[in-house]
Amino acid sequence: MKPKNHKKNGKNGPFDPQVFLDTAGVSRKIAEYRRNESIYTQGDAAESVMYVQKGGVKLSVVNGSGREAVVAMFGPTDFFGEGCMAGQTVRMGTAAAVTPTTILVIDKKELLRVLHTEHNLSDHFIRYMLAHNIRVEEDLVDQLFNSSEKRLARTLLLLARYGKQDQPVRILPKVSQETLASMVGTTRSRVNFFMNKFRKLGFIEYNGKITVNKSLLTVVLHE
Amino acid sequence: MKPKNHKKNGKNGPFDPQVFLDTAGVSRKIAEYRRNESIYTQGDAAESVMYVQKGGVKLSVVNGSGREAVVAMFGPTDFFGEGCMAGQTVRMGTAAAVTPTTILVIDKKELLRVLHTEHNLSDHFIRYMLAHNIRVEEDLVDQLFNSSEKRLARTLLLLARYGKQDQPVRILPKVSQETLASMVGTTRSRVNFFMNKFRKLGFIEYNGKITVNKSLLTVVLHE
DNA sequence: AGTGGACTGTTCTCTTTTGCACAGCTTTGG
DNA sequence: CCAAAGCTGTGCAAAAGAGAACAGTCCACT
Repeated sequence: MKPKNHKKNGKNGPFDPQVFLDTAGVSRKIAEYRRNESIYTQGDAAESVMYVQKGGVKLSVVNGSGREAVVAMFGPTDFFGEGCMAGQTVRMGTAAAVTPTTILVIDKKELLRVLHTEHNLSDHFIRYMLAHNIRVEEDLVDQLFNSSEKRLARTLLLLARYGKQDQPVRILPKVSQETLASMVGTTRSRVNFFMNKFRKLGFIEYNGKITVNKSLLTVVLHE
Repeated sequence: MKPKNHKKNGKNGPFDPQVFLDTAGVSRKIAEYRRNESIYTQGDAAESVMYVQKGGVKLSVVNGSGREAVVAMFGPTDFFGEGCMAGQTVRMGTAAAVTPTTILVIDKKELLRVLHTEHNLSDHFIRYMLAHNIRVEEDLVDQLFNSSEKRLARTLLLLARYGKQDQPVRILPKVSQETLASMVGTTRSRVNFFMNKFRKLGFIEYNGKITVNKSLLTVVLHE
């Protein structure tokens, strides 16, 4: 019983896990979330893998002292919560929608089973994991090397990419300085300090929305 | 032409990619490295994936200013250098043997091909990637939350695990304070400061070798 | 329109971290 | 056996960052 959705999942088209899982008969369900709504919470039992269809998701972790760090952001075609497939029985962080979001929820055991039998899906999943891995390693290297000023610059550039491509300027969703601080791994007063510095230098503008001048801000990364 | 090495690669035994790749007819070669010998260098063309059979490998990255950070350590059964499978054309870091090491070098294209056709191998590889991912994310969270003192404590504990299991004390390979600094993401003077502090408190001992009192040092992690 | 809540701009103090410098100890290689 | 190179133990001044506090602004909701 081969999947017949060649249009979507053929060699040259975009691969769509949903279409695929449909035809492979995998139990999955679709969930909708409003802005700021929680998808799962740190400590919950972990039995499913999430696939983002629409919207955006913020994955954060809190430590013993209640401090929060944003570990990753996810957008359409991203998987997350896949730690459960490697034996994690509880969620290591909290996932929340940052915009109205549609999630495909896939049972962990079923996904493992299908990954074993279906080549196209496992190829796709491996590609995703490899790419995700590279991204997390870049974040780690960034933390190891750079000052909070550079990390903030990099974070802003990554968020800007969320919007569109590489025109000189870009707008990005409403993100508070508090949130930026927990993405960068510093305090809000630092973020505020650098945001104003960047603004004075014309690297960014902001009133309610933030506008990033990519080419100018990139300079910060290279000293 | 199914692989027949059930003993090694069956459901219950340990999965050995080498045995597997042999039977799957994948071009791979075995390379030996002496202590400190370079396996590949940041900027090299990236066309193969490494599998550690024996020994230990240190993966480090240098930034524009020549500062070095150790991003990961690998031991037997670990893969590394797999970034090339996700489109990285050059090595993003430098890999070097920390002890005499035996590496299975697998051509990237061939591995991709075999991952597509061979379920057991792709299952194994996915498991490895998931686990590795978790580890890197933990490192990132550690960097985001913790002071260099805690990070050093954690690094020492991870290195100690390298030796054996969870007896109160453990020895680990010769690692200079300089190297520790680049693993923790701080300076040697900081490392020196904390090492002496830990020693005074009896958390560790050292003359030439370092001995870690796991249970005591663990306390540092929880304040 | 008025109130409470969330976010920003700003300032100040206290800690941590860096970056250097230099002296003593070991190890390594001739 | 000696010299050079590499580590370690210090100490210290300067920079970066944390943390807390408080007033002002903007919004949403009643």
